[in-house]
Amino acid sequence: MIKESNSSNGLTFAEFKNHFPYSEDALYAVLFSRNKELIGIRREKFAVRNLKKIFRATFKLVPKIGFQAMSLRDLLSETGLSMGGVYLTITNKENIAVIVKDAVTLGCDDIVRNAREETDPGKALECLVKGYLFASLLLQPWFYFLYFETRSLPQAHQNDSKSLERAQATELEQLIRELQKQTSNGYPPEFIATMALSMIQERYLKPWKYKQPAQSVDDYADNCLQLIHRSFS
Amino acid sequence: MIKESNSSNGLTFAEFKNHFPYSEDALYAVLFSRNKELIGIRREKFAVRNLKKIFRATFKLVPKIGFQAMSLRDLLSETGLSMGGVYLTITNKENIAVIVKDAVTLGCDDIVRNAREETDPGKALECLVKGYLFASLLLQPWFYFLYFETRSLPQAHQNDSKSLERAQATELEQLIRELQKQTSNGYPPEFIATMALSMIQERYLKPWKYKQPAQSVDDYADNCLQLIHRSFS
DNA sequence: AATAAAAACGAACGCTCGCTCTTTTTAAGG
DNA sequence: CCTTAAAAAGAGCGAGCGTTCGTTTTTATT
Repeated sequence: MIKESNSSNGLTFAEFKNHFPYSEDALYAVLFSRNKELIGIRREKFAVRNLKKIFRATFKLVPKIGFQAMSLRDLLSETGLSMGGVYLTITNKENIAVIVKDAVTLGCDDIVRNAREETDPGKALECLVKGYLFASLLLQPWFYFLYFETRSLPQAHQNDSKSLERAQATELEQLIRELQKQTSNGYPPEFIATMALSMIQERYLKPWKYKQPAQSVDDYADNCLQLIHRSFS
Repeated sequence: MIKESNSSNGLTFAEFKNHFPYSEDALYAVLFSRNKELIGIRREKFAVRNLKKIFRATFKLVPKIGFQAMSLRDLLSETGLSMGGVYLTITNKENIAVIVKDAVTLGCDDIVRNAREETDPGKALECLVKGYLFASLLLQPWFYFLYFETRSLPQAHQNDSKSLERAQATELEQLIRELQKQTSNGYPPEFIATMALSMIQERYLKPWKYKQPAQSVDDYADNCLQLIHRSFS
């Protein structure tokens, strides 16, 4: 099998992780300042501590039973907080979902911003695919939650969530179209963009398949990129 | 772009649809006889009529608000049935989800059985990919529901649901491995199988993207198969 | 037309839900 | 150490949930 130009090497997951700006506490601090109007607590220190407890508990319970089926009393016993503490933090139950949407939005915007700084379209594509793949793994519970619980959001936020995915697809499609022009031509660009996106989502939607060492994320990323590049010829 | 061996032509969606054994009423009749112990009504005629109302309503409401958030009173006003009528039909709410799982199981088993009758692995692969793609579109609300609402099932049925997906992946993987042996070698077979599966799921999970004429299912199927075959060299 | 079985009805039940609100505890600045 | 504002506590509330069950209506058979 002949190695194609852009495959292998380049940015690794380990490197990406080192430069990733949203460690757990840092993320909660940012979410606190971005969502002050949804959060009753005024001092960052307490807000971060409670948010951490609430979202950890949510991400433990929701994949098993779903967000609607998770009661606030489930959340209390999982977090150790009281009703008053939880309500002071998040104001109401659906704000949990709203804040998750905000976190994912934050992550996605960063990825696109980075990719747009690359002028070479091949590099930009790599940056976008790896950025989305790696970031969605580092923020796996958040991406997973938003995908499965979009229907639990108020309508306006549901629309935001759908736009978010469309924006990613469009971004990919444009780069692929540009790269395709340079060669003969291959598959419809939207088909390849769709493939790339669903391969990325596969990874954060079915975490149990990738828990074991199995295939590393870096190999996975390389295979995806190779598949894309090969589709051009 | 050079046309590959197994691309284009072969079984079309229209042909598949004509031979598909589960028209709406036929499907409910089969589900009735497969799930007699979950269903309180004894005469097929009434069972089919009520099941049809209940599942149509479910598939209208659930994609918007989720299964847990759909109350039985929502279901009553959407179906026009009474509380007694609904409970006589399905015994309890979670049986709606259990019967959906059974319907999807039925569909998947058929596909695998058909594909296994093909001796040529190339033909078998085509049969499996198209069978799964086309069947999951004809039964779209059922497949969609099971994917998003597996967490609403009792544990034993959740396990069934997960096995179902694994079985499809394994079936694909075996064929791909066999076909790969005949050429040099390419990507890991499980990677290609995963790609095929997620491209199929993409179609029934995001129906709004494919409502418009846009790209026909047949072209989509051909592109998928071509991508697979090209990965061998 | 009479009868018995099946299906449909819908008010009522007990329970759990998300949320509020009064009270108590904690934290931080002077 | 006192003060005061922020945070935490948790009993209690009304609404709405899934489910039950005594009754009525429909269906099929004689």
